[in-house]
Amino acid sequence: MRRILHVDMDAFFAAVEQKINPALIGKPLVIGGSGDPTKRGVVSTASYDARKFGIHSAMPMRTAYKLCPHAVFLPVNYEAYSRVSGRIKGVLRKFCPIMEDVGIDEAFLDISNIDKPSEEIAKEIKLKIIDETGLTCSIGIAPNKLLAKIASDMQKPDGLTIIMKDNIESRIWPLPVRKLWGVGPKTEVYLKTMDIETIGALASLPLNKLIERFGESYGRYLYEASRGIDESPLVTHWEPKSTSREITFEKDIGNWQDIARTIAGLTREVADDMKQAGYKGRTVTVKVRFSDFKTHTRAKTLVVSTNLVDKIRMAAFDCLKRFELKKKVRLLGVRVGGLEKV
DNA sequence: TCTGGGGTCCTGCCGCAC
DNA sequence: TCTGGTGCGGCAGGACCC
Repeated sequence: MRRILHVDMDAFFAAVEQKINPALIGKPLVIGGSGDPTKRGVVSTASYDARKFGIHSAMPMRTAYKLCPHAVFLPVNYEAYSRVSGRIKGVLRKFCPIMEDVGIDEAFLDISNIDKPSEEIAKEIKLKIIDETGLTCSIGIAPNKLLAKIASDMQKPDGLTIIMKDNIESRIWPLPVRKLWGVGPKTEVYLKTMDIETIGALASLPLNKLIERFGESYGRYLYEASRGIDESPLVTHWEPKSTSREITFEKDIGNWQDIARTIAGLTREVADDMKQAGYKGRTVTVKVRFSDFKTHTRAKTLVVSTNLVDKIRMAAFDCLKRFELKKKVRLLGVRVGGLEKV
């Protein structure tokens, strides 16, 4: 039986900011966008004191401001969080080399071959992370990644939850479907129209019905996930498939010169990122979000991979020309996909 | 009225080659 | 020569993740 451990840092961005500036401890703290709650942007992380006001991640900063005007609002400081993240990952890797990175503040460890009880391992990891960074995390341990991730979320902050195969019916099935990895807001609403609100209710549906409603791939995934089945291995090494840059304007723009200048700037940034990381790519995609929030893309695949800014810019402008720019533009983005190592 | 930025994966559709 | 099935790459959109 595998033993998979999921580590999830508690309100990570907010916790790092509070470590840097202890005067913020105990205050409602909201990290997101430019840090100005009167401007466009969404909440990346809210401290637990801010969550009491109903503030949560992905909420518009302006809404967060209305809910709690006296909260402290800060911009996202990725460099600072990355540094702390690197130290945490160092601690984890030393503990167990079979590690899968999941973003800046999460990781899976395969502790199957560590000859110690799960609880003891988790407690040691927690102590080492506090020792190294002063920050707390929540840990879930289960026979697979899917259940370990659900478990780490069950008691936050500073939690430790162990789920066994025998506990699935009693502890997983009562949870709302939204707790399942891969079930987002759209699927949640759709399942509700089928009278399915819990993971257990989802597990009561036959496979053929799920495939009929959600397609072969996702239908089968839901069938297995609702039963706690997940054989997916830890991904310990991975190569990026695409790289992109995008910007949302403070005020929607309609001027072609501004649009062209922005696309040229984004193209340069993407090309610089690719050169720095040592990649070339083939498919250039331009993304345009209009003032009504409708988002469209146009793509062009080159004959030969490149990371030359001139080639990428030419392709980007070919894509841009294929848009009808009648409405004002809210967001522009440039992506290069089909990446390969130089 | 509001809805970031950086990604992945899936689906449906189209044209093309065999 | 015509027609249809099939597989595949490219493209556009959408859902989801952190």
